[in-house]
This record gives sequence, structure tokens and C-alpha cells, in this order.
Amino acid sequence: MRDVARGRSGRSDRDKLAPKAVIGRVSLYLRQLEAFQERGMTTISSSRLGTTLGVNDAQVRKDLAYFGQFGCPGIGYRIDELIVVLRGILGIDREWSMALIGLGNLGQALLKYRGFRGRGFRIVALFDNDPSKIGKVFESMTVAPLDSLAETTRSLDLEMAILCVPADAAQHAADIVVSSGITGILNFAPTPLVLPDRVNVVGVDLSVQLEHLAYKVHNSQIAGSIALEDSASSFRPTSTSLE
Amino acid sequence: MRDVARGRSGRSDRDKLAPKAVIGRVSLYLRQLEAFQERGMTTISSSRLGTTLGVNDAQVRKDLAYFGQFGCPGIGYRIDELIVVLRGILGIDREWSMALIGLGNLGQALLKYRGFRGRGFRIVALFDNDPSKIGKVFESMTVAPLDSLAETTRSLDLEMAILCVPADAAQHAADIVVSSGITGILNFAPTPLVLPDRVNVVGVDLSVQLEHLAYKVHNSQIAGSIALEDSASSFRPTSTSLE
DNA sequence: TAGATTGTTAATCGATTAACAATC
DNA sequence: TAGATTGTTAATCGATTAACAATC
Repeated sequence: MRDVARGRSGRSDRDKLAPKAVIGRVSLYLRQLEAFQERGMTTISSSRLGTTLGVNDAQVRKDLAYFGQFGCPGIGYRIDELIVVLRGILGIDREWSMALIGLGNLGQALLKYRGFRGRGFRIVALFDNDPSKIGKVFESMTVAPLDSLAETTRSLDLEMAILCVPADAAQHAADIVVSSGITGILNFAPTPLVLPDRVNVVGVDLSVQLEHLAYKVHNSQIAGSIALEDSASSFRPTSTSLE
Repeated sequence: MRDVARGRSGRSDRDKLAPKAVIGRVSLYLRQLEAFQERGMTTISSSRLGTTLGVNDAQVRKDLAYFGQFGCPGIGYRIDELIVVLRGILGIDREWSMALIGLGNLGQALLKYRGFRGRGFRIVALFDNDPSKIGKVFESMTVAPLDSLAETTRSLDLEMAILCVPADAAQHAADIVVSSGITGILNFAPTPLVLPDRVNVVGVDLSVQLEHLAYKVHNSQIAGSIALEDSASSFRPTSTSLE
């Protein structure tokens, strides 16, 4: 564990980052714009882009205005221009080399997953501390022990790591990642990591997501049965169907 | 109270669901409480629980108070009691049977992933529309064609589906899921789904998460180099030294 | 021009945090 | 009792939406 001093330390640079929610939506806008472009469209209004993604039109404009003025009043946004701009904002107008740490089921799957490569994220080195994994070859890369990470980070210019180790190994692995100089971690381990401020983490907690779904289904079942009781035979206007 | 003509769609039931963020944190509280319990602790204060997870203590209390009064002033919360309560709230005090739809890399991985099973989520049937997948056996389950989903939903009492198909197949697959009577979808396909209100969806968009990380790293690198320039120029102008 | 759509301000809505009486 | 901690209200903070002048 490095300098834990969370909180009030020198955050001023960080404070300039756009709110989490904005960036998530920008990512969605970009993908949708690419889809529109493929269909041959050249301009798009905030209203149309928003409707497709379930986002208010004012929100689309505000999100984009956060980074500059990219639209033409009366016309909308030029799709090709906006795509270039958004890629630059997100920092995906280039390739990123990543380490994959932990080659259990999830790690192996993410390695094969095509979704990342198409967007410039390349897994170029594999690490694990399990002796039964070290030396194995996946996608023509050999799994190396975690303590060789620093060296490889230098030789291959790794900037991000995907952390797919069990919860009880996560903090230790993360410490090694940090000391190797990597400054971005995509954390799939279901545990909070304590890290220095300069290291960026995005957590993907599959159990939390699934439990959220269980909560919703569980509670809409309850709501549903109450509604049934309430209006025994009145046809429930099941609002929007597909469309 | 139930059928207040609230705007466009009949959402009144849904409006009673706790905010997304609250549920996400409740899920984290539960996991942390289980960890505390394993270490033999019997009570916990909102302050201690919050600190461990990086959540404000007032927020912990408020989140829990959303569902009832579970604490003892001066003492804190009894861990074993709170665990039972939270499991009930989330609807994970029982088992959920799920369909896995799409057996590409990600689907296969999620099938093997241990994280779900331990929490009562069981994948009990596999579906795919790719002829090369149908009939194959994974974890002693045979992949069936998607159009047999409705039948299996009835026979096995499926309530949720994990959707792991490519983006361009997702809406069609989701329509079949919905028509089969399943009311919860964990969507890994990187595309928005258009679904009736009564169907619950939680989306897990790995590309969005990874792009968010890229954004953070990209921008903290910029911030970092500006900070370097700034401090360098304060006593060594025009220096371009790295490190 | 008339219609469409932006960027932006003001209004609204929701979520987080501080503060504190109640209470164990 | 004194110290600790809850549940909850009020204050703050942040995010979303409505509205509209500017402009293509």
C-alpha cells in the first residue's frame, strides 16, 4: 500500500475532469454516431441522437458543450467531425497497451473478447501468480509471474491493467501494478482498492449489477402482484410496448 | 397512490424503487458486512462501514433508513440481522434461475464464472442462434436454439436472462426473451434495447467502462504534464525534462 | 423568409453531507 | 452518567430539464 492519503490532497487537476455521467454518455454518443455514419448519415441533431439513446436533447447539447462548440444551429452536428472530436476527448484516438492480470475464467474471456480490440485497446502481456497458470500460453502470449510486471511495463510501454484476480488477491496485485508505473486499472475484483490519487480506477462489479437486476425484478414482481390485487380485472394499459 | 397519472407512462409502481445509486451501495454494504461477519465481528457503525467502502457515514445511515430502522443508537447495526435484512431487500434471499443467451467468449466465461453462483444466481439453460453453437455442451448443459426459450422458461421457471450476443443480434434476442415471459435482462450487448416497461434491464457495457478509464488516464497524463511544466517553469523555464 | 436547431441561462429535481436531538 | 451512534431534518451540492435568443 502506497500513500493512502485520500481526499483533500492535490485534487485540483482532477477536478477538471468532466463528471462521470457525462463521460459515460459521451462514450455512448460516439458509438451511436459511428452507427449513423455507417448508414450514410452526415449530420445529426441533439434531439435525434438523444432519442435513440434515451437521453434528453438538452442533455446531449450540454454534455457536448462541456468540451466546446461543435454544432451548427439549424443544422445539428456533423457526424464525421463530431466522431473525431469525441475520440480525442476520450483519448481513444490512439492505441492503448494493456496488461491482463489474472487468467481465471473471466480473464481468459476478456482476453478473447473482440469488443476491446476494435476500439484500440490491446492486451499485450499476461500475468498471474498461480504457478499452474505461469508459463501457459493464451492467444500466443505466455503468462508471466506478477513480479515481472514492472520490467514488462517498461519494455512494452504498458499504461493500463485489467485486474481479474480473486478479491483476496486484488489489493496485493494492485500494489504491484501501481509500483510498476501503470496509472490505469480496470478492476473486476469485487473489492475496493486503496490506491494513490494519481492512479485511475474504474470498477466493474458484476455481482453488484446482477444483484441490482434481482432487486428490480423482485420488486416489480411485488408491485405487479399488488397492482393485480388492486384492479382485479381492469385491463392494465401496459404503456409503451415495443415500437 | 398507485395509479397517479404521472406523466406519460404508467410508472407509478416503479417510482417506489430506491434510487439506482442506493441499491448499488446496499449491495456493497452487504458484501462488506459478510466480510466483517467472517472476521467474527457482531456489530458495526455506519461510520466504520462507510470508511471501508469510501462512503460518507450519513449516507450509509440514510441508505439503510430508506428501507426501515435497523440500527441501535449508541451501538450501531447488528451485523447478522442487517445481512438478513439486506438480502431480503435485494431479493437474494433465494435462488434465481437464469438463461444464458449467446455462447461466444464472454458468454462462456460468465457461465464458468464462480462469482454468480455463490450468490444464488444459477445459469440453468443455454441458448444461441448460431448453428455451430447449437447442440454443443458447456458445463453439462446443451445449447438450444433461441426459439425454444419460451418453452424452457416455463419448464424451468426462468426469471432472468444474461444476454451476451453481438450488438446486431441483441434487439431480436431481447424480443424473444421478453415474449418468453422473462422479466429481467442483464445486457452485455453494447447497444440500447427497446423493451416494455415491465421488463427490467441492467446494462453492463464493458467498452464504455474501458473508454472511461482511457479518458481518465489520458486526462490525468495531460494534467500531470501541465503540472510538471508549471512547476518546472517556476524555476527552470522552457525545460522539457520528462520524469 | 420560415423552420430547425444550437448553446446557454434559469428552473427544477435529486442526491449528498452536516448537524443534532433522541437514545442506547 | 458519559460516550457513542442512530434516524432525520436542513443545508449544500450537483445534475437534469425547460425555455429561448441567436443563428444557420
